Amino acid sequence: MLSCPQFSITVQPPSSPSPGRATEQQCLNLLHSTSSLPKLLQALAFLLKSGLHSNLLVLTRFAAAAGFLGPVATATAAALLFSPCYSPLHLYDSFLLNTVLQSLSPSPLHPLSLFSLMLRLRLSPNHFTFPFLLKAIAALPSPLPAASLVHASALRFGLVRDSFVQNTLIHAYAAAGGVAALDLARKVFDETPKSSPVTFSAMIGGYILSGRSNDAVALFRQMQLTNIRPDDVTILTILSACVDLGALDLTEWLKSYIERVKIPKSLYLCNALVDALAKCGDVDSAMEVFDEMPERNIVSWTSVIDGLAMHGRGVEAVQVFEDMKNTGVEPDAVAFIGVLKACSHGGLVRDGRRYFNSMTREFEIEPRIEHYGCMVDLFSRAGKVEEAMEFVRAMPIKPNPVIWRTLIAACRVYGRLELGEKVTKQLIKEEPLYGSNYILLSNFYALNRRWEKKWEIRKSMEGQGMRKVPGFSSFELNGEIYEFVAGGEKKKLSQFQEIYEMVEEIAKKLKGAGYMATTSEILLDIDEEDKEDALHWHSEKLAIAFALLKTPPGTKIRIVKNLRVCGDCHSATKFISKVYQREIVVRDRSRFHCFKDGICSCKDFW
DNA sequence: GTAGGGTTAG
Repeated sequence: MLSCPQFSITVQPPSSPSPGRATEQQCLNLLHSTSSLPKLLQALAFLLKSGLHSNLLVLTRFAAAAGFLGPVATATAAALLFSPCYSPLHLYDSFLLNTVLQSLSPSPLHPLSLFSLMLRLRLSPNHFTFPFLLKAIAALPSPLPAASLVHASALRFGLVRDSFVQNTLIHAYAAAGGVAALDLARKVFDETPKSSPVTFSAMIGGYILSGRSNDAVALFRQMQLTNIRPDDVTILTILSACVDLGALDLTEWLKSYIERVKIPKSLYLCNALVDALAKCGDVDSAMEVFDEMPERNIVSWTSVIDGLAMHGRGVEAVQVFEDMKNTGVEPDAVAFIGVLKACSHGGLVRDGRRYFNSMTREFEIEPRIEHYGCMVDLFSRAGKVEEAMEFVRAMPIKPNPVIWRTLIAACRVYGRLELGEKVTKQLIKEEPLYGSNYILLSNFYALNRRWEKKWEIRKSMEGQGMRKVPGFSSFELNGEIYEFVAGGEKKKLSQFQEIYEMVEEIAKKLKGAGYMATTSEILLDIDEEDKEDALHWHSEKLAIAFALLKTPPGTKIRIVKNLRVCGDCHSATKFISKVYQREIVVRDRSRFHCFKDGICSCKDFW
């Protein structure tokens, strides 16, 4: 038997039945026209007064109507349906409970409560029950236990081969996230006899939700080998994996696929495409798609603004923001994040300040921590470290670690070592369990040449089993994503020897061209074992070396990184772009860097 | 009466 949380809802008992009773038809008509909670409550009163609360058809219609109106209405319906003072439980059928289940998410009722009621009443769940049930379960905060219980139950009722059940089961496991749940999802997926785009989308979406975009793309490739065609939802889903990975080739393929097989270009799909193109590095193509959209909403505009911002094209982003306002689209909080980011990455301090002030003055949008973060970044990037500090002090909300890290980066770039050290210590006090914070501090020690201090930190981190977030870079070649990690992992790559030699060759050529390692960022206390962590072997350099080897001369190279570009990689890449006559586009944690002829589009502020 | 989906500071 299922165990589950109990629900308790009370309603007033009905007043004595009034003489003039409404007919069933009248009640159904009223429910049919229900479009708001007050109307539903009116219908409820009507229903009670007429003594129709034990009419199964009316109750079912009532539950369905409530489901349209959201959680409060669902709770109201549940109150009537399950209140002890009515309990016409002997009347209930599977259809009614299915209808309630269908309207459950989100709701204060646990789906398993209803399911167990159903079983208690000896009502057989049918092939409608499980999809409804699993959909509601997928919306729970931690769906895994409920999902496996229901999975077992579906098996018992012999309904696990139903494709709707399978798809929702995959979705529910995927929504749970984590290795174990994803394995369970995959198991159901693999056992599905008749897959459809829905099956694939559910599984692909699961990988993406768990941050495994590589697996998502791999599965998408596998799908292409079948005769199941990706549909609009599959495309929308896989596009977010493209964003994650910066997979431009795949994004462009999807764009032409949409045209070729005439996938309906919904607003959502176009928005996702614009966003993916921009975030994968082709903001001009993103703008073309945007220009051709028959209708646009705030998301479409924000995607373009944000895309331009990431490319440092602040002036254009600001122009698009103004165009948006002129078109009559009111900016929202997210659009402001976009335009503030544009100002910060484009060095437009005055505009940024103006937009920030306009949020409250013109649009009555209360700035959130993200907006304050943008302002701190705006001042920091522009080298106005004092102003950034002052801004943080005057903030009405408590600064969070992101804000501190923004300041710390500014202190490092602008050589404010003492201040940087102080702020880093403050950060560590607030976030003592995050390994990378200690690395920040140890870097300040290194910059000050206080090696003992630096080693102390490294040792204590090791003692506590702490690690920094490992840096990695990736490069897309013939639709395949190659990942590079600094240090030990790289040996896994079969072409390692080749890359190793290429890195050496690059180093030689750069030296010849006058490149010197950025000593302020080399933490030169490296001992023998640690050699592989040296700047030479940063994942980004490995990826570039690989790209130079594998692509024809003159073609553009696109690299994606998970961290910010370090100072030395940045200057080395500038040299490489010149020496090898290659345009190199690097997407890092915060923006795009386009290296060409020895110059970077970020103008060395990042 | 049934399934899979979307922009957010570093």
